Amino acid sequence: MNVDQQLSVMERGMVALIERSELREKLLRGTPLRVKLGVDPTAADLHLGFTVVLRKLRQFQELGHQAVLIIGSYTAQVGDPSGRDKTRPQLSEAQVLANAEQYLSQACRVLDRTRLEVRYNGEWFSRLGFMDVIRLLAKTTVARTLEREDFTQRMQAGTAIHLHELIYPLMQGYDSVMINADVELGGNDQTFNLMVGRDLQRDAGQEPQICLTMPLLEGLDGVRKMSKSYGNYVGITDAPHDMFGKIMSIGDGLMWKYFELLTDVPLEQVGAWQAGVRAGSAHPMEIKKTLAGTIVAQYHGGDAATAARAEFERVFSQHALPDEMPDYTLREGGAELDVVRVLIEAQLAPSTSEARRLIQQGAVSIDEVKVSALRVPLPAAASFVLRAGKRRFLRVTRASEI
RNA sequence: GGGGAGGUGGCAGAGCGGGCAAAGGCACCAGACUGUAAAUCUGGCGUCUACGACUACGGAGGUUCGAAUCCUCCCCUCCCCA
Repeated sequence: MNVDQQLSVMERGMVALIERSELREKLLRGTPLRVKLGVDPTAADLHLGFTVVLRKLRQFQELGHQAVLIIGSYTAQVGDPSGRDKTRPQLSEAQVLANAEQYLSQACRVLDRTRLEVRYNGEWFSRLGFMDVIRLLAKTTVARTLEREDFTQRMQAGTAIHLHELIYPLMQGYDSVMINADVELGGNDQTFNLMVGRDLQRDAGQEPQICLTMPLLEGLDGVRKMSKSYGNYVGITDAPHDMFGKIMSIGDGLMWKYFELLTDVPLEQVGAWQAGVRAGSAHPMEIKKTLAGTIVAQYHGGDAATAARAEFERVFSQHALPDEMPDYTLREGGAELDVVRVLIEAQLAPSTSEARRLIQQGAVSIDEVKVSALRVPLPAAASFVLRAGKRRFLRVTRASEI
C-alpha cells in the first residue's frame, strides 16, 4: 500500500492525529514504525470499548508496522486519572500481574500475537531511583499538569486529587521514550498523556511520537462510555448469543458508530445503509442484525454468529424459547416445587427477596404458564422450562428421571 | 499549624432525637406496548426461616425507654488562612 492508502486506513474512525504531516514523513521513509499502545490491566476482562484501539493497532500490524503493547505493570499501580472523577483504587503488583496474563490472551483475539512486542513497564520503572523520579518530575509544571479538564472538574467539584495521580502522565510518556515510539495510540481521553510523551521524547533527543486518538465507544445505554463499572458493556468473551443480544439492544443511532469502530465494513456501505434507513427503504433492525452478526463472527466465528442470530430471532421476534439454556437438576421430589429456591440456586435471582418479587410481578413462568405462588404443584413432566423475565431461562430436570 | 464545612442506599442528594429500611431523582428489575431498543405507562427496588425478624446512614464508644439524627475519640474529604 502506498502512503496515502495507509493513511486512510489509519484515519478510519479516529478523533485526532497529531501531526499528520509528521506521520506522512515517517511513512515515506518506508521503514516499519514502532506503534505503541499502553494498557493498564486494572481488570482482567476486555470489552468491545477497548477493542476500538486494539483494532487500530491491529490495522497497523497489517500494514507492516511493529506493534508494541506496553503492559502497565507499574502504571496500573498508580492509576490513570484520565477521564476519572475520582481516584482509582491502587492495585497490588500481584493483582496486576495476574490480570495481565488474561488480558494479554484476550487482547490477542484482536492482535496478531506473532508480530507483537510485549513489554511490561516495570522493566524500567523498577530500576529508577528516587533522584531519577525527581528529575522526571522536574520536566513539567504544576500548572501544565492541572490544566486538563478532568483535574479542573475535580478541583471544582471539590473531590480529592492525590499527588501520585499527577505523575501518571509522566510515567506514560516515559514509556514512549523507553521503547522509542513512533506512534502512540490511545482513547480520546488519553490525549494529554500522549502529548507528554512527545515532550519527553524531544527532551531525550528522540523524534516526537505521532499521537493518534480514537473515540470512546458509548456503551449499550448509548450515553456513557462503555465500561464495566457502568454495566453497559459487551465483553469479548461473552457467549455468542449474549453478545448478539447486547448489540441488538443499542439504540438505532449508535449502530453506525459501532460499524465504523468495531467492524471492517467499508464506510461507503455503512453510509448507504444509513441513507436507506433515513429514506425508509431499509429496516434498521435488519441492519443491526448484520452489525451484531459481524461482531459475533469476529470473536466466535461465522457459524456461531449465524446460530446467535437464529436464536435471537426465535427468542425475541417470535417469543419462543432459546435453543440452549442452563440445566438444573431438581434434587428432591415431593408434590410441590419450591420456585424461590430453584430461582436462587440456578442464579436466576440474586436473593430470596428478588425471587419473590419476580414471582409477584408475574415474571416467572413454567413452560410458558405464569407462576402465581411461591410454591406450586410439581409439574408432571420429567423436564420443564422455568423462565424469569424476558431473558433468563432454565431447563429443570428431575433427578429421579435421569 | 489556625479556622470553617462535610462523610447517608449503585450514583447524585434530602433527613438532623421516635411515624426512617431512610423523600424526590437517576440507574436498575418486572409487566404492558414495540422491529430489538428507545420513548411512554404501571409496579418494584437491603436481607431473611417473611403480616414478623435481622442488618444498615465513615469507624469505635457513650447519653437516651428510643439515635442517621445528641456527646466523645478516631479515620477520611473539601474550603479559607498560615
